[in-house]
Amino acid sequence: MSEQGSEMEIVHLLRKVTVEFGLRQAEFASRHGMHPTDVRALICLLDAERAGTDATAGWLGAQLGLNSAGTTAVIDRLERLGHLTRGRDPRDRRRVLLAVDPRAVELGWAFFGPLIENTVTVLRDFDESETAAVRRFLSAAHRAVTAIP
Amino acid sequence: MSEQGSEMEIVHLLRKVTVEFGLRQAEFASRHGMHPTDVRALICLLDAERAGTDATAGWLGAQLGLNSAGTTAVIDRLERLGHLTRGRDPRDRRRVLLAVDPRAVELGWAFFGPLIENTVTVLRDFDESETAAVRRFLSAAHRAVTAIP
DNA sequence: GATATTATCTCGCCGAGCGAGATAATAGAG
DNA sequence: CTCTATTATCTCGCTCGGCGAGATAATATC
Repeated sequence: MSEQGSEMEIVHLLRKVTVEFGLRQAEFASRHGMHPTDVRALICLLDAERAGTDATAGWLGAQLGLNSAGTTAVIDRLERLGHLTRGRDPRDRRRVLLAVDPRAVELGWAFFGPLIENTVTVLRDFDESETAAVRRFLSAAHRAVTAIP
Repeated sequence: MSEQGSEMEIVHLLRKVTVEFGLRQAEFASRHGMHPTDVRALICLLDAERAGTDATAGWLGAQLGLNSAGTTAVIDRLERLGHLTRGRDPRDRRRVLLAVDPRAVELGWAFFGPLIENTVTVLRDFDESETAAVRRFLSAAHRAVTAIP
């Protein structure tokens, strides 16, 4: 508990960023008639797309920590808003493959783009070792937060 | 949209940390019979304590983006669990001052302590300019995320 | 072909959070 | 010093996200 040194300051800073980012997501959500969970769902789906992974309903539910009923509800909402399309997997026709609509992506960029731009801009002034330090720190934080105790 | 360079990689890394951290909070919450909002409330209250700010009901609601009804509900839940005590402000007796119970703090440390330790440990190997870089990056990210468009 | 397994969906319920309005304390105008 | 406006919090009724349980449909196993 003894707050010693600037290390804790950095941790607090990181935590503040995560909290504030969560609020931004919520703001984006309500501004577009969605709920925070829906936004997190879209983010997961875009990550899957980028990684080339198949995004099924069950997979999405697991990512979001929802049960099947809740997962269906999220997908229903996103489909109703046109941000998403369901499609049966031809290989395994029990599975539902999810595809994000390009317009949903644009919507996200309109909101988060400037925010990302600002963050990226700072990095341009960083030299090699500085960006490496940031990357190293974030990787460590990610590992620390992902580890399952 | 043109994902160029390692800058975007860092942004994605940061986002992953925030998302994963959110899931940890949710896990901590359900493990102690709380909801994510309740945990965020406790975090806000501890931040206020650390900063020496008076934590009133209204202030908390603003931090969490809740309206007054929801704020009252959060405080009720936390009070019922014994994580919190209400007290009237003697200076302005309309205001309700909130105080976090020390045992709630311990509870949080038992869960998040190791996680924080791991993160801090990495920083110990960083030299002056590297920690400065991390701090500068996170400050920028915080500003970017806090700016109200 | 009968059965077990897997992936998703439907139904009924609980409770978090909202809007509207009540209550209580303080601040200001005259 | 009283009457009114303002501020801080709380109460009530409601909506809807998410859960548990169970239904349905497609696939895998024997």
